Amino acid sequence: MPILQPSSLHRTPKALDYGTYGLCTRVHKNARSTAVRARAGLRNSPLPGESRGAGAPAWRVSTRTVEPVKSRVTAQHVADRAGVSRSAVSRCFGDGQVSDDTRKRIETAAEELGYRPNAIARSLTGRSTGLVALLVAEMDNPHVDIVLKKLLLAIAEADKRALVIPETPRQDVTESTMHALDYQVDAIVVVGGTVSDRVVGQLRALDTPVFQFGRQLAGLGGVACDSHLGGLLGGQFLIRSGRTRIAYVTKTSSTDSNQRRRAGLAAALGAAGLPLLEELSEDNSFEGGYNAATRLFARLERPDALFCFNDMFALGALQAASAFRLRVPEDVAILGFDDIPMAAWPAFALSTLRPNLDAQIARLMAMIAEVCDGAPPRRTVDLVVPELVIRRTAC
Amino acid sequence: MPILQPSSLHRTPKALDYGTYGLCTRVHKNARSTAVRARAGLRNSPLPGESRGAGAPAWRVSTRTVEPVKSRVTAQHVADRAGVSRSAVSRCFGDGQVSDDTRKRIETAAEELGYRPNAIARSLTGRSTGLVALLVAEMDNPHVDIVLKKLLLAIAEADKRALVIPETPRQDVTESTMHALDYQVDAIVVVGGTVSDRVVGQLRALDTPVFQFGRQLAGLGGVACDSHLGGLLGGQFLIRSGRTRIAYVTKTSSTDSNQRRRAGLAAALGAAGLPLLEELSEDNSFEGGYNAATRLFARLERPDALFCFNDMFALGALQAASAFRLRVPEDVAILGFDDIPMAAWPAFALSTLRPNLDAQIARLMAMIAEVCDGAPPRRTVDLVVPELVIRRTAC
DNA sequence: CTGAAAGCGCTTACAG
DNA sequence: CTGAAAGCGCTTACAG
Repeated sequence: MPILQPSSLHRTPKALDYGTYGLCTRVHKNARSTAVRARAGLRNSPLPGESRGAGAPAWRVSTRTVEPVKSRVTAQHVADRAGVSRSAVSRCFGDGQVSDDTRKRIETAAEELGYRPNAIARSLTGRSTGLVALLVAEMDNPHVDIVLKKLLLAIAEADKRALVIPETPRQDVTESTMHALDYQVDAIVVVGGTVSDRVVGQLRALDTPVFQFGRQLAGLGGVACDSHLGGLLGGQFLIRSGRTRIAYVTKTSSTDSNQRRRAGLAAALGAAGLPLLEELSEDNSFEGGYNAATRLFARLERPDALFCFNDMFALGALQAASAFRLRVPEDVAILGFDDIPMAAWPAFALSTLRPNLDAQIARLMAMIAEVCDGAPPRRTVDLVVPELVIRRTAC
Repeated sequence: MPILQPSSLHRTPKALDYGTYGLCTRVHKNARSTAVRARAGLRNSPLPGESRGAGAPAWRVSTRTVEPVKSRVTAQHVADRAGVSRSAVSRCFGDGQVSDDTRKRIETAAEELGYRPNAIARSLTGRSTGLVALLVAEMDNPHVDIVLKKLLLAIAEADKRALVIPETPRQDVTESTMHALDYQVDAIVVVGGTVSDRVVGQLRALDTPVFQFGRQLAGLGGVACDSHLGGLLGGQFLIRSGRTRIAYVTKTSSTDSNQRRRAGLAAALGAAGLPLLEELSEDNSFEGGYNAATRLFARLERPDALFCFNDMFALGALQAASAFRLRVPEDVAILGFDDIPMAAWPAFALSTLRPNLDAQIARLMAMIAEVCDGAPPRRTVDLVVPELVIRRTAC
């Protein structure tokens, strides 16, 4: 056995740990209270890692100075040093009542020892874990990237921790969810629209609150952009700008949001007595948008406006227009959805619908806060109104 | 008190829980062993949520059928139902020795009850938590997005869970790290180059293994793209293609990788006896690249090649070239770094250096697996050779 | 306000 | 192989 180093300590077998470092081994449960320890002469015990109690420090086997161990400082260490009970330390770091004097001594001791309550142990007692699971399904969608990023930030700001569980080729979302539940998360957020209804149904049966982000499944609480309204607003805008042959570039995997956007557009067109042209993007990406737009532009009666399911499609369509030497927006207007950062780049200046993510996330965090406070989880979806962002490609 | 529902159960106060549902209240610790329970007539106890033991089911206060409670099934429930001890159940789900017969009965009982070991409780005993903390500093960098996404996938594939801790405006990385440590994570990965050396120094003092991704700080284990080699390869390539006035578009926040890329380029240019032009991007984005390139193109002696710190800069530079009506690559070659997905888009066809992320992540995951197996954490950085991807903008 | 005790759900020597 | 017991680090009624 080489000389023990702080960094190797925490993986040393338990018994050796105690033996080598001479930490007090408990005789029996709860025998480690202040009174008992005081009787044994352990009051105001030294820093963990230093010798404690009577007898030669067994661990000082070499002349090398062993630095104080940084972690594994428990509430008991702090209690010993402050001359109080473990309960007092717990109350001090929790929301219990502690006298000013006690608090001060505990805080000093904790500071000196570098104590931080073990979140894992803390949550075992039935309190919340402070963990929010993010189930992310569409990892290839840049808009989901942004949503994920913003959610991570919001969760950190809310002083919670995000457990991110992606849908992998090997594991579907159901299995992933079960993994999340193993950690007793306070809430689960399903991000991305591709999770199947069957899976969401299973989720709903759990006793952990589940929320959906970006979809509108009945009976499950969450937030979403009002996709129908977005489709309607976009359609009306294109109609007002004089377009008459409006095509919708739709997605292969027919998600909730896609259907709603299309329905909103169809409503606007129907009201104006205009037909709804349509083209399917076989691939959920820039490439797919490019190909779909290419097919549209090759039609005998070319559309004069493309309303794309999302910005990536729209950027692909923009590229296709350029390949056809079509002027945008003169020959063809192109409208996206999502307002990804790229949409604002001067190279594209894409007109689009902005889902107002910050508002959505604020609502979601409020819902999470509610269930953390003990309220039953919401069963309704808050819809957030999207905003029409007019840039160059449609105006 | 309204009728109890499964979904409200887990937030009901503990005592009420037991009382209302008639679950066995422990008389004293460890008195709940099979033998004791058998004596009390509790062997092969029913599903949790159903009545257990003798006496009228106290919870059946309404005619409404209460469905079996889905969670809060503990090892004890399974043990009772299978007629074995809690230890046996633990061994069955851990890596202990169990006879075939016992295993079968436990698995059946677990299946029927929907039991899953509580990861939180499990990790308290000193085993690993299965949690890997990802400290993400540069949340605005699309390349970091991709790294994060790939890391999430890799961690899930390795059957671990990712605790993502972003650097927020409110919390710096040190504080975030402390939060991560509260959860006893198995390892911490610092993603992104902007974490200050001071902070990384503090991290190193912890007893939780820390790895760096994408930077090369001495003494701290991790993986990174060989930025110096990348700079050298890119420089040599531009020189071979006949460029003589080569400019480096550099970053304001002077990270490790930036300095190394620049040094590699400088080495290549020095060997060829060529000068190193330089321009600073004030903003770490497309916009910044655009502006820096604009200043370069406005110089009296315009550079004939731009080597950009990253692809975003290069895309901005591309846009600037178009604004100056410069032909790419005839008038000016543009070379990026990172090979973000957009670089491959036909609209850009950006030549760039690909960091070989998959190789980096595979190495990192191997390092993490090592420390999970009890090995001391590596203190060296594995460098992965970047690959020159030649598309249209430099060839 | 404070401490002793019991408990959270698990694992792991220990002794058969 | 198996069970009884002790323990992980915390919290929370309970009784002063």
